[in-house]
Amino acid sequence: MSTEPAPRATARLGLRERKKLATRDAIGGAAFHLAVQRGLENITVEDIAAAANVSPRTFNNYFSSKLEAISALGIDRAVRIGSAVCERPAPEPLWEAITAAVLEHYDAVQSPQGEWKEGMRRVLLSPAMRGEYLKTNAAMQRALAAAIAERAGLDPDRDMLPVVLAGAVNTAAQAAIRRWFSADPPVPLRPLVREALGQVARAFTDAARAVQPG
Amino acid sequence: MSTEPAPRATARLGLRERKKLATRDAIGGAAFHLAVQRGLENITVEDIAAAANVSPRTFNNYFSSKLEAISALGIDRAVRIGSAVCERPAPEPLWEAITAAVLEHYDAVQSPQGEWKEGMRRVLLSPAMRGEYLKTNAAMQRALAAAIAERAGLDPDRDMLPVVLAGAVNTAAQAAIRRWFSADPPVPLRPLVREALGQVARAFTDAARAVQPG
DNA sequence: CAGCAATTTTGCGTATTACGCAAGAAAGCG
DNA sequence: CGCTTTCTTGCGTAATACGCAAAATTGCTG
Repeated sequence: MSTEPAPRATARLGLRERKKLATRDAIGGAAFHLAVQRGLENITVEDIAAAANVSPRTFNNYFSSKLEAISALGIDRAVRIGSAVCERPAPEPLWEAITAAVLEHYDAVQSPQGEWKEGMRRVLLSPAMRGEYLKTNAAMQRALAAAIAERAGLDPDRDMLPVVLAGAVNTAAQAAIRRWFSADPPVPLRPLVREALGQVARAFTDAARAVQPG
Repeated sequence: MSTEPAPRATARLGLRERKKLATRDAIGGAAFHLAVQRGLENITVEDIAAAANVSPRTFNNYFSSKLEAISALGIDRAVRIGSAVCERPAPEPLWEAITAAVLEHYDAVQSPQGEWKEGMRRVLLSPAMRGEYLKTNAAMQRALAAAIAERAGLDPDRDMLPVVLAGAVNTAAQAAIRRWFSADPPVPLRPLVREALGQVARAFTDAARAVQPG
């Protein structure tokens, strides 16, 4: 354990830890790639390990299951979205910052089309992945809540606003993704996310009314 | 498939289906009981099957994993909470109906104390259970959202209000449960839930403000 | 740069698991 | 009572998760 204040990014990590991060990425990437390509049922831990150039045993040092490995990239991105909110310019209003941070991180996902997108859908929305998928959502929600709390200077244990807001954003993102997956003909993801966030924002107004008895 | 309008409760089901429900309950109950008593690591599918008087193979006809079986009761309760909201007196305001329905269903959980409660905590909050635990939450959220949509006469696909509201309620419930588990000395659950719901309601007012750019 | 301590990778062994398949038991219908 | 449908069970198998200890690798220190 170094006594340093733990830098944000991958900067200034011992070679050891950087390599470890790299292997994690390699395994996660291979897992996701293979799963999308061949389907969940047609890959084994052995396959993934081979594709990532590690032994099967090492695979299980990093992930405790095939499904966990597949969602590793998603988890990482979820965490990044959180810090993205923090790193938005300070004067920017909270909701704008959130919107921008979220939109930013879903731009990369616009490209997958046709066969690849269908593969993603089959993997991510498969019943077997549901547990891990929800973990990813939860990770994003936590990261968002932490970021919001920090930005708004609130105590996450006292004030429910961060968690509630994060939950709503997450809900919006999920709705957008669902729509994107089932859009026929295909449409770009970004506008769907923007639209969903807008709907959630409007829903808050109604919710505030619904919650007030008077 | 009968052509009847599918009655709500267990009433008027063929003996076959009632028995199936009973076995499901038996297995789920045994699984939960054993898990809380002995700990997740110290029970096998075989143990659970034995405790429920079925063969191990039958176990897997009902549940695809030990963890799924353990959370079966929770899932069932989640669904019941949903219908409880629907069955509240129609003139009751939405938020009151939700509060009442949720409180009602957590009354039974007040009793566990000491060793048993600690067992529950270890099982439910264990990393291994996290996926299934989130599934349970998701089930409750879906049930709530459906109920809210029905009660408010909204289309769940168009209007985000139901899902957002349901998510917030779920968040509140989870917060309450977490606090209940870690309360020392122990406190009853019900007030915690009520308090958390109140906090969420207040958070909505703030959220509505935070979301409005003007 | 050589050697040493810490960490990571790997192979092996094993208990467990999930599920296809087909035979046997039970339920419900006429 | 006999027939059909559905559920239960046993068997076999591929896959998995993880403890353990040996081997390889890393990074520091003299």
